[in-house]
Amino acid sequence: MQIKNILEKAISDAANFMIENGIFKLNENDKLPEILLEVPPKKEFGDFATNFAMQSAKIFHTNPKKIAEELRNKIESDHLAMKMSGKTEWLEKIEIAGAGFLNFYLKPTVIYDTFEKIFNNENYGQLANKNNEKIQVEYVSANPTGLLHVGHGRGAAAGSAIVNIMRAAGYNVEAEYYINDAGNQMNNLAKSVNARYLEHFQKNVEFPEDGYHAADIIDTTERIIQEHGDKFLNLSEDERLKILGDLAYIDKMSELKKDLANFKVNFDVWFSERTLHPDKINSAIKILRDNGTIYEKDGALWLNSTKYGDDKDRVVVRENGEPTYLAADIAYHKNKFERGFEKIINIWGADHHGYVCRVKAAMSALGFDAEKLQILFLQMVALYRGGELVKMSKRTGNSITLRELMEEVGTDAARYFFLMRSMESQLDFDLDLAKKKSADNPVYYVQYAHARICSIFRQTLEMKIFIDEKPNFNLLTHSSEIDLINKIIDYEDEIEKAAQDYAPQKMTRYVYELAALFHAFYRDCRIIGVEKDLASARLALIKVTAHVIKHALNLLGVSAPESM
RNA sequence: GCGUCCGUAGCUCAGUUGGAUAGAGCAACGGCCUUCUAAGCCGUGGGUCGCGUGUUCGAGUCACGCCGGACGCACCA
Repeated sequence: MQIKNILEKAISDAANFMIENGIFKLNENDKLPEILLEVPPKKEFGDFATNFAMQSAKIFHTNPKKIAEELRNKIESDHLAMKMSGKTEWLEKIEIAGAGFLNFYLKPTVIYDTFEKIFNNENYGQLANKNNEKIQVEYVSANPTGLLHVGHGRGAAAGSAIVNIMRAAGYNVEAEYYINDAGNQMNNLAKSVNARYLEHFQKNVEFPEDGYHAADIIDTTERIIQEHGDKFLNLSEDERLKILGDLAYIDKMSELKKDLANFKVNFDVWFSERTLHPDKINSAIKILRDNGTIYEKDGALWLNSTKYGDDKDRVVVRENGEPTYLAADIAYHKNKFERGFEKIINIWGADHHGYVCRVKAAMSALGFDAEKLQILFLQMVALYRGGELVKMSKRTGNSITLRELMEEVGTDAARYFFLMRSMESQLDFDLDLAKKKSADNPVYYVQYAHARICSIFRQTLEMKIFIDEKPNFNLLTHSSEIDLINKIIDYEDEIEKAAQDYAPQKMTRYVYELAALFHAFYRDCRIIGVEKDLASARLALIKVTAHVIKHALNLLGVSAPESM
């Protein structure tokens, strides 16, 4: 933010002055600490604060309060000189507090100037492009063998929100879905559908041991029968398995894409595991065999991952010649690196954490910088209904699917709830609460703020109260107005932080706090019935507020209704 | 047994590279609608930040050790 830049420069100028004039001594190897400006926890501590004096106490060998005093004097005299030379002043005062905090109190005009720029920026919340480095985020990547369940839902919400937030922060992000369409689970899908198919026509069949029991397999089978009837009955078992497997795969993928689209989740690339078999897998294995990372033992091929800190070596190709999942994953990640991403982010369920070491080991062994691969973990979701834990299991078919969740609580509430907590916390999802269309439900609280603003605009439009071309923001002096303005000024920093930490819950929190400040403003400051210039300035303020609420909700994939 | 994550108010959770008197929501209690949506606002009570030791000007935050919970530890994915 612009204000921060002014402050940072003032502080670093002052610090450098101290060093150049020998007031503080800096040893050869010492470096000035980063100047960190934060909005203090309490209003009494000013508009911005820095702990710079405390941080630099060590290298200056001086106590923090003394440093703080010197800095304050220098910054104030610099500011005075600036003022005398006719430049606009920005500093009200600096106070030293606590163990050596510098608390800055700014001239209100600085805030108004900044806010005016925001008001005139239709794209506020979209930061400038960082550079052209491509970043990939891969998430969900559920097997196309059943419906998405709530755990996938959390991953889908988190991944899509992270992608949205990173794009808003100016990163060049590509969202990818890895389709596990090879291997055992696809055979099991074929066998399961085959069994249901024969069952449908009253053939006596035993349901496969590793089959998928869930009801959606029957749905898939019924759709296939509706289109193709009984014409596969007379095929040989192998032929029937093949064709039913293919048809089921197509059906499952289309169901999956439908659910994700309904959940406001979109991918740029759908990457099929099949494209890795067998050539890309074989060539990756060959490289690793040639450089000694893969060796043969007991008729199988093993990755020497213990060399990279793993508990044990891992099988890459089974005794029977079939590659393991890891083999495909090595080829897949090799492919990712070859596509030139500067950063590769995977979002995995926490139950896969044991997998990181071996994949990174393989990437290092292939000569890639494994640091570029970053794996984010998503802890488990526990559903509660009526205070009771709802167990979920894809195998038995007793799971709650994402589809059911969307139907039960709505997309907005589902996404918002998934994004309220940090990813590494286990999530207790209270279905009853999410379903409530009441104030207990935080998603409505935020949406209501937006709807309220829209309602005001509907009425002011009718009453011909408009926003002036150049509203006089100096009129916004009420503390509720100042608080709201400050929060809005903070927005792009919040996006930056949320993007850097891959932390959508920061955005959720921000938009909630923004809504709370708007509701307080609504209580204190009327628009209809006040003097014209003030009404105009306030309308401008809530226009920007609505823009930011909508923008932030958008990043979360939650709608911003105009009336509720 | 080993590994990853978590442990903060009665409940669900925030807590910004270590910083000021640890914060929200829900639940409880008490107020506020003839004025832009009360799906809102204001107030009150509520804490051994799991326990212990260490690192330092300063620890909810970092390190180590315990205790408790979730998840993982396949030639499954």
